[in-house]
Amino acid sequence: MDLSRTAYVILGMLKLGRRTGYEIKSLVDVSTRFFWAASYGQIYPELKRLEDAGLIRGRDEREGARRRRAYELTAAGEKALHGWLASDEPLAHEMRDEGMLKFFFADALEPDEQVALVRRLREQHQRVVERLRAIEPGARGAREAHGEEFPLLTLGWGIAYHEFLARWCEQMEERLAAVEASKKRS
Amino acid sequence: MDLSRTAYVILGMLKLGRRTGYEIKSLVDVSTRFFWAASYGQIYPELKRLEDAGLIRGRDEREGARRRRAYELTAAGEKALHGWLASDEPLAHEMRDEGMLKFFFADALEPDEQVALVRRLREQHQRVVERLRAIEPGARGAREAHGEEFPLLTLGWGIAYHEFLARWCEQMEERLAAVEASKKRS
DNA sequence: TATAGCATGTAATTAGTTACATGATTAA
DNA sequence: TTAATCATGTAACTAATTACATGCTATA
Repeated sequence: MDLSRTAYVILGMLKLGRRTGYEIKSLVDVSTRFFWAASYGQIYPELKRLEDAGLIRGRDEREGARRRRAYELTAAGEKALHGWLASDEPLAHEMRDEGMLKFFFADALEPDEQVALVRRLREQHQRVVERLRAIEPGARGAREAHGEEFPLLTLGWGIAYHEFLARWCEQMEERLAAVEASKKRS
Repeated sequence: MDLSRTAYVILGMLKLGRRTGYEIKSLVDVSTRFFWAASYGQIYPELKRLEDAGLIRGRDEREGARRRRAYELTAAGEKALHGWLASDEPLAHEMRDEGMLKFFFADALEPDEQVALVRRLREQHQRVVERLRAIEPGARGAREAHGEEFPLLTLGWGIAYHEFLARWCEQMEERLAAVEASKKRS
């Protein structure tokens, strides 16, 4: 059976102990979101499909009058998750980076506009670094509480990743500023 | 008027002197593909829309019996391209990285499977580096011929980017291998 | 008492890929 | 002569986002 990647996100989040669609979405938004996003429009229909396929089991839990449907992995779901994690199919890696797209075409810009573009790109990456650092204490706490190592390692990767890109921008800014200055002199 | 990013890819490629849908697709596949892909299914309909909107101008050129439609930017198209390049709207940055998604959930894997996952991720990034290095001479030649600096700078970015990710994987491999070894000892 | 958060869900839309159909030209 | 390349295009499909609708509960 072939599942969508988003199905595996759900399976994985249930393995980490999240139960409702809402909780899954909340956790996605502070974790996998940065390399695999998911919206309610995917999560709720997918939960239904996974239950029909017998990979998860849902139960209505009523807290007073508020309905909520809590899910857990079945043995089959656990197996499907592990099968995907361990499979050696090529790993999808796509990105859509508008900043680099503009940079590619930046010969059509004036020198000062080129510098401004790279500066904005750098600032964006720096803002992501800040957001990720803000998540860090919570992630560290979750590790202490449940013993999972990899979510925190992944967060470290995210911080290093955006710091690397910000640093690249910084160097490019200096380089372009030097070119701009030498052109003005001549 | 709001255009799709893919529309700007086309405008930008025409600015670089590409003329037919086929040529645009060929260039995309060795350049922006790594941070902004585009398929025939997008390119040909978009060429039609851009022509209807007056941003590009197409002319049928017959080489013998082979039909081909060559496009060039109009003044309005040039302006639209520059407007997008210089605008300070937030820059879209999305990615879908299955390797890191698996890594995030890798607590569910055995130590040897964890190492294998990161090794495969590293190998994939290294293969991309090789492919990009293979493109380099052509890109260097294009710069000499037409004077564009930024496509080559972007290629440098791509190489540095995948090298960084490969290096991160390498370090993680060592770390995980050390953990695995210490667990076996105990 | 009002706002933020918890909770579920769908309809409409947008973006993009894949696969296919067609046919000419060039180089091995 | 055959395979690769040049060239155009569309139909079907898949993935995913956005916006909306609904209603409960806890907190300031």
